Amino acid sequence: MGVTIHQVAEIAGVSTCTVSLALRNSPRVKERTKTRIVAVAKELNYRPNALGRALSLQKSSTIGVTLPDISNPFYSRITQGIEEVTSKFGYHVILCNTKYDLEKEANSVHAMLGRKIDGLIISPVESVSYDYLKELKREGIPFVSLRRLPVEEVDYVMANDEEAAYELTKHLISLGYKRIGYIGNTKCGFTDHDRLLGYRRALQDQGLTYDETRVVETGFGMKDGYRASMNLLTRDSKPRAIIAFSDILAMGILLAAKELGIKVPQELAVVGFDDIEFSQSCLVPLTTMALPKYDIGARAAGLLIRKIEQRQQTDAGEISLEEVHRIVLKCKLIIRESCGAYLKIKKR
Amino acid sequence: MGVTIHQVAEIAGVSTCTVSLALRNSPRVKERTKTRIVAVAKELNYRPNALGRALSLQKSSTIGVTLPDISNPFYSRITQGIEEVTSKFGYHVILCNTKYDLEKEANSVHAMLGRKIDGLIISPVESVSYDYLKELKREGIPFVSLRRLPVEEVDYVMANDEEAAYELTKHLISLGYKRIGYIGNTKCGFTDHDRLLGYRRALQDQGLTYDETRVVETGFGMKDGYRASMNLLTRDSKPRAIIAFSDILAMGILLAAKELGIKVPQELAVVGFDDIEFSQSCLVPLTTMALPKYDIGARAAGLLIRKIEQRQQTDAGEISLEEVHRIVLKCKLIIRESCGAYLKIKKR
DNA sequence: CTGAAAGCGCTAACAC
DNA sequence: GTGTTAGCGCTTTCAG
Repeated sequence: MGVTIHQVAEIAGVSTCTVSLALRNSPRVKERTKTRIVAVAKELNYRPNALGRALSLQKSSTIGVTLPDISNPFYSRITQGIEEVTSKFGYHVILCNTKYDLEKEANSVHAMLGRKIDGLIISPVESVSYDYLKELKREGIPFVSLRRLPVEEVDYVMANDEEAAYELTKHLISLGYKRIGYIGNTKCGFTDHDRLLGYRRALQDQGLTYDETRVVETGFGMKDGYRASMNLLTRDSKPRAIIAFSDILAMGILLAAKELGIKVPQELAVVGFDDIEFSQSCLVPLTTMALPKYDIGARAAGLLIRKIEQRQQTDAGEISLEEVHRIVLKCKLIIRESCGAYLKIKKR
Repeated sequence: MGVTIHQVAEIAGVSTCTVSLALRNSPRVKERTKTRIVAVAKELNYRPNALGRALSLQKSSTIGVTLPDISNPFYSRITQGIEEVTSKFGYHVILCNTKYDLEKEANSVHAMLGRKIDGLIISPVESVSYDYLKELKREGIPFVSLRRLPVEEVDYVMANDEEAAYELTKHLISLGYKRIGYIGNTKCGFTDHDRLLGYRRALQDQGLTYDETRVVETGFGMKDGYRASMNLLTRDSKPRAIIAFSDILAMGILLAAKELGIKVPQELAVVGFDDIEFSQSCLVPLTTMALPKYDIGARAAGLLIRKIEQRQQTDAGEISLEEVHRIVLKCKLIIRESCGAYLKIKKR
């Protein structure tokens, strides 16, 4: 159907080999024939078949990216970081949504492997085994996780979740809140776990007791935040402040509070993580721990590409003593209205 | 590196051909050898190389999707619709972000063609020529646009923008507003154009004069909405209501109004298009014209796949008299707080 | 019911 | 400088 290298070769009166070289601007072919070939190729509207190329080269110049949900602005921002650097290095990206579903995740990974991706960036859903990741390791496919994992020797790029949660909690405590709840997202494995740890450590460091009845684990959507906070806010001893695992969950809390006639931040402080764009323009602009989303993506992509290309060097068969790369990035507290900090300042 | 069909064949003691057939469960191969082959394949963890397959079959089972910005929840919802149906029919999706940039768009399309996508779904950015779309037509690549275009015989799936804008405007007029502004997005070609037409027609039908100084064209981001409305709202005769091309622009308006101390909806009504998830939880929950985002994606994908597969039938060389498909879907008005409808009701 | 051989489009040794 | 040849992994006639 399409025009192939053969037709270009024939019309230009050379061999396919020469065309191939000429179009990649090899010094091995004379300038004059090169320009002729380029002209013919353009004339015919020739577009090299990436499939054939990949098959021959044993390299697709494609990396796979597997995320829970690209429609979540948090992940789409990460994706931007990834695309920025992959495209700079001449790689393409195949995206997969797992919808926080373990089976879908495994399927996606397998599908991508079948398409001969050169490497993979993955934000794995909580799982007991992480089997397919072990499989990746065994098969020597370079990959980078966006989460810390209970699997040995996995490279990852992530935020310092424990520390960030610690600071966020401390911020609330410093504003005078004592009954502080936490709404987490079970699907997010260690990320949630680490934040919970930071939250707990901050409470204890500041002489407050950790009360596990004030912790509720839920899903990832706004509705989940709504439901979980409804649970928390309709009790006798309801929290005076709530930390949400994400801004999206926090927005769900805002919705619930509104419905219950609870004023934020006057009667309830709400804070989240992520700092997605909409956090500035939601019902009550959110105080949030901003994650370096773009950088997470960019660094992960950079690391992955480095791994891919160094593997191609070491192709001799010797397995290089692989070092494990762990990149942990800092977060930044963004103070807006929902935590009540501005209220306190006014009062004084 | 990976395990190939040859190794499976060798170990199972058959030819590659038989393996190929067996794994696709052809009746041409005996049950017993079939099970043996399947066992070996599983044992070796064999995964067919999609590249080889595509090359041989002249069909990649991949469709390209080119959108301005996947981090925009509007487009990510469309993407969900697309993925739902493509995966049902065994197609994969390659996504490209054009960032509303014409050159990037053209490049993406070419890159995808090089990867031998079987078809393309595209939401084209405003352009004078739409050259590469004509190219697609010429080369016979099936594609579906998500916008009406000034190019002949292009299949598309879209919302009834003119009608929807008409209704939305009428809604505002029915609430008693007279000075109604419009903030548009130039990048969106006919979509913006059609909505402007509907807006205008509604004004005139209701006996109001169309005042072009109340129309300002801008970009697609929240900041653009902010800036454009700042312009509109700091004039002597500022509008009493504003229609934004999208909810994201509308959120920018809310931000500007807040900064200016203008109360929404008491002093300014704001409405948008799209109904993204965050529209319910933004500063003032938005009244908006909900687009059937998911359906747009799903229908586009369905149409495209039909085109792809019927083209494969007609492969004999005869060009079937192609009919042009134009699918126009209805929108739905979602009334929340930002238009002030509830205020009016309370007053009565 | 199974195998041999050719070919999809491209690249890379190795000749000339 | 350029061409020949083989091969990447898979499918598919066409024979057996």
